[in-house]
Amino acid sequence: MESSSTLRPLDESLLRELPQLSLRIAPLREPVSSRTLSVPSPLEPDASGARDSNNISNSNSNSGKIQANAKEGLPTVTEFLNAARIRKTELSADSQSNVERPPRPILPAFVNLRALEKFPFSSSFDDDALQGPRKRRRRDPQPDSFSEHLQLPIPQAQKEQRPPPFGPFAILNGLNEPPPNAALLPPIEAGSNISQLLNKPSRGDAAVDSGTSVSAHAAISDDQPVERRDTRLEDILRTSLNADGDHDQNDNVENVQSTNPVDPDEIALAVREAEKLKDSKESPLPPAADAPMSPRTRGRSRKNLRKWSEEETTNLLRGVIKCGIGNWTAILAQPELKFNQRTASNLKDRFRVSCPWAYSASDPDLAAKQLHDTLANNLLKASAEGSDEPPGNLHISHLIPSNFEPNSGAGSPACNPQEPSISSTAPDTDPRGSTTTQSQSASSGNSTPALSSKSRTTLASLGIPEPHVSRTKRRSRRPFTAAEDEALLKGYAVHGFQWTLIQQDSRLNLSHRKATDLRDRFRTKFPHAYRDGGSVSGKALTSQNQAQESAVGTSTPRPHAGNTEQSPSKAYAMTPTPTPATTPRTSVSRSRHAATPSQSNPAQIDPALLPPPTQGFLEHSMYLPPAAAAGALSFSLDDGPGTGASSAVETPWEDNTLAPMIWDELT
DNA sequence: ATAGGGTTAGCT
DNA sequence: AGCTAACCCTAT
Repeated sequence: MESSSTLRPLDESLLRELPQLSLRIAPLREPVSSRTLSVPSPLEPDASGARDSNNISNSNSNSGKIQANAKEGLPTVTEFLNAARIRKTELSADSQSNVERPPRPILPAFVNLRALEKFPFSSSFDDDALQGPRKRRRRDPQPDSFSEHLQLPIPQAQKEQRPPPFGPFAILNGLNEPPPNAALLPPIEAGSNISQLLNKPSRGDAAVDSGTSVSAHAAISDDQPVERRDTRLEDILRTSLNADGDHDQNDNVENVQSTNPVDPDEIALAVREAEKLKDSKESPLPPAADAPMSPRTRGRSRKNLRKWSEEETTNLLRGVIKCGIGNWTAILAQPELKFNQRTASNLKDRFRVSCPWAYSASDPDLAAKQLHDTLANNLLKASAEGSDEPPGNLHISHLIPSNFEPNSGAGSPACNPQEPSISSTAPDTDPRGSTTTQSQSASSGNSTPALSSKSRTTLASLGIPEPHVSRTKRRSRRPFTAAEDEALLKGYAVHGFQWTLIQQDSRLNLSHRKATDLRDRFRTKFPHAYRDGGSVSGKALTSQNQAQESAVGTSTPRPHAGNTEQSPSKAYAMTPTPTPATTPRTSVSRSRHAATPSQSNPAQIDPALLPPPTQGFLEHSMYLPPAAAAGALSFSLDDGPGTGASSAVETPWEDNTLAPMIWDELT
């Protein structure tokens, strides 16, 4: 194919000119190609042909390829070993400081090689990696200068830049990797809070600087800010690959946003305030663009307090009646309702204070109805009394439904404590969904009188519409449980970012959540992994587990960890250790793997998943191609049930952290 | 179907 | 008032 032909010149030149370099570096960024190029060629006369065939087979037929490997492929084992040794020695030479940890490639083994294979050009991967894991920058119209620097010869390929969905494989890599070079790691200061680093990237980074006490943490060093490290690594890689590294990579690190001294938001804020002075409160609704839609915007340090006026409050109530409780933004958007630079959140908070009975009502619709009726009654009464007071001046205190009894939840229907308890299982059915809402006000013991049609007309004239019948059907919040998180992690391990698959995986029992819910949860819970597409920081889960240990306790998630060497295990190292930090450092885990037949780990991991025999799990989960496992290459990555023979092989592999499955992976 | 990002509930 | 996390919408 074209792609191969295009690449070849480059690769070959590398081989010729920088054989060592290729060995050392190539695996990092182009694990596959490096293998296919550097390894086989020397051994196989018709390397070129073999290579092509490999590529083809990779993308196309599994069986064919496997067999090929079985025969010719055998060399791969030795080749790998050789390559691994070479690399090891070289690397160790490079990174003297890290004797303990074998130098580790960045995108080694556990990277989603399969995915990589699909890409004709490794550059696509690189590019992606450099720019950030996924299409996060979608809206960032920055031209990718990177390709320019590289002068990639592959225009056509460009279109398919999108990396294949990160599979579990890629993801599993992670934390385990010791830095190739100590220099790559950001300095760890004493006391740095690892968990913070892991869980809260943005903050964590900040925390790093202030931290203290490292000591025991050589062990944990691999748990370090993966983000940074990776960036650094990539940085270095890039420089090594192409002399001219662009500097934009740093831009990709979006850690320190909040701490930026010169916060642009400050400016925006200033502008807004200036405008505020101009417009005063009289101004029509601030252009949506004007007001920060999301309170998230940083740099609002000096927010001024704006007391709620009666009018505002009344407007709020009207808005609630019109748009429904909870539709704060909709209320804000009502042209006829003026607010003083309020945000949706402000409305919510105000309403909560003003009409707690309604806000906390189990049935928002009913509450809205009551609110409506009450307001209407007050208005009517007021008008009947000849009060000129415009509706706007009503006191909210008047709006408390007569039947509302703050202290005794009994009386007011609106005050039901959380009644229904949304059966935890009923997923999609919206508890408050279709319920009643219609003739509620009239029915039951509501003292709130139903309004006559006449009254309604009157109300309408007063600007009070019929209550919004149903509040947007927003599902009630259901916090994720530890078990769910665990299942999510497992699902992630197995299916990667394919949330729907996770959701549908019966083994995981997450069907009651929506795929997006799962994704959201993962996104918030494991931001690192989500953003970097990499490992799940064990800590995240750990911390969580700690919170709810009892619940989950036993099954520490560690998906397949064991099976493939360290990487996954580490990646998921979450918890592994009942003994937290204590654990001996990385080497331990490493050694441990080597020592223990891989089996042990997997065993603990999957039980939950295994039940359903689907071989899928192992198969997916790991990298061991059936053929390989069955065949000559018994690396015992995971299954290698302690086969003695394998152990010998295994150790070297582990040390090298080469992914045994590199080639087979592709099955 | 997923990613990205906005909105809202709940808590402090 | 501020924050986090669950929920939602929409572009891709």
